[in-house]
Amino acid sequence: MLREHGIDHVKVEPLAQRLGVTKGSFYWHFKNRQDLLKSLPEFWARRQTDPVLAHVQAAPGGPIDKMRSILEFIAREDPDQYDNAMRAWAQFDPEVAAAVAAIDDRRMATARWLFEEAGLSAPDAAFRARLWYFYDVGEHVTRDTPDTVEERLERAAHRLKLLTSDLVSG
Amino acid sequence: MLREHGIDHVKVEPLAQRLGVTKGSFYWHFKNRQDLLKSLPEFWARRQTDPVLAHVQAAPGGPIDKMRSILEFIAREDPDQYDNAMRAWAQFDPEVAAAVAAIDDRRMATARWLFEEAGLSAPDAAFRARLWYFYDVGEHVTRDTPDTVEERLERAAHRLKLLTSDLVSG
DNA sequence: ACATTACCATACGGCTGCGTATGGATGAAA
DNA sequence: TTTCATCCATACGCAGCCGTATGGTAATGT
Repeated sequence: MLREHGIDHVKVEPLAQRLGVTKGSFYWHFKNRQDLLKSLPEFWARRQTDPVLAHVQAAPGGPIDKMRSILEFIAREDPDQYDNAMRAWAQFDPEVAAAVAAIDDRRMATARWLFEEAGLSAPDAAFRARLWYFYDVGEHVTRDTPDTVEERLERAAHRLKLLTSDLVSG
Repeated sequence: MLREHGIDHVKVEPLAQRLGVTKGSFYWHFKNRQDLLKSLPEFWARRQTDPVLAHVQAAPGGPIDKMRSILEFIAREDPDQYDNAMRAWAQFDPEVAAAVAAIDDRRMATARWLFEEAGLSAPDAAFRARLWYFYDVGEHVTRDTPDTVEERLERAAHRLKLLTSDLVSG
């Protein structure tokens, strides 16, 4: 419901109907609607960003290799499912905005770290990380992601080259 | 209402109350709620992107100068007001998504044109334009825009340098 | 066999919002 | 002055959704 129609359509009666139960059941598992909504951001974080950040830590090689690895990892994944819905929600709920901002920070900190490892100064790395990460966000939010894995990989290669060609290992 | 709470809170009765009138008045000016919603995308386009694209056409100098001009124009503006709400809406409404995509296309086509003018091949310019434009989108949607004009101008300069340093006029 | 726990259905009251029907009120035109 | 168009208020029926109260069923422990 969140992904397909937005947070305002996460309602208990339609939800119960979609699950083939009644809302009497819902109120057994959750205190109320708000209680359900509060559980969503954490669910999202564990499912959507923890795996990626774990992957980059485990990737072999130098920072550029790690970048390539993370890009290919993302390119092979199915296009985003939750990020857009969470961002849409975050626009109108400060608490959710904070949760999303925390995720953005974690992701961008990783990118920052990689660019510093690649030899950039702290401020330069910070900006380059923004450029790096915002490309992801932009592609998702404008739904400009190519449909085939091949095209996504090609774009990833292009992106890596453009963002690292002036660095030592690039 | 759209900006502050999202499209699902654009309801006729709360809206009428906020305006100090009754809904009897609303149904004089609009056929129904859907009729109001349909008018919003066009309102947004005229107000939010037409001025920027007109500005870049009128800017003097070469493509790099035009880029600098547009960045400074945006930096001096107040941070975005409608884009985020429209994108949040577009996530869940195909018609709105099409309208937003059309705006994205117009903006990105302008960027593409500038990079081609600066000497890039069509595919290179297309990618560079994405990198350019998605930075905007990312900054908006993550609410990472600095509060002061000075900081925004500084970031703009940094961004221009990074995205054009390998071009002839850069 | 009985009681307890876990899980779900039914039924209710209340609120909010949509759309329509109808009735003013005001100003311009004839 | 009468008529008509414009703009807004009032009042109604209807539907969707929330949260609670209450009852039912199946499994489990004693």
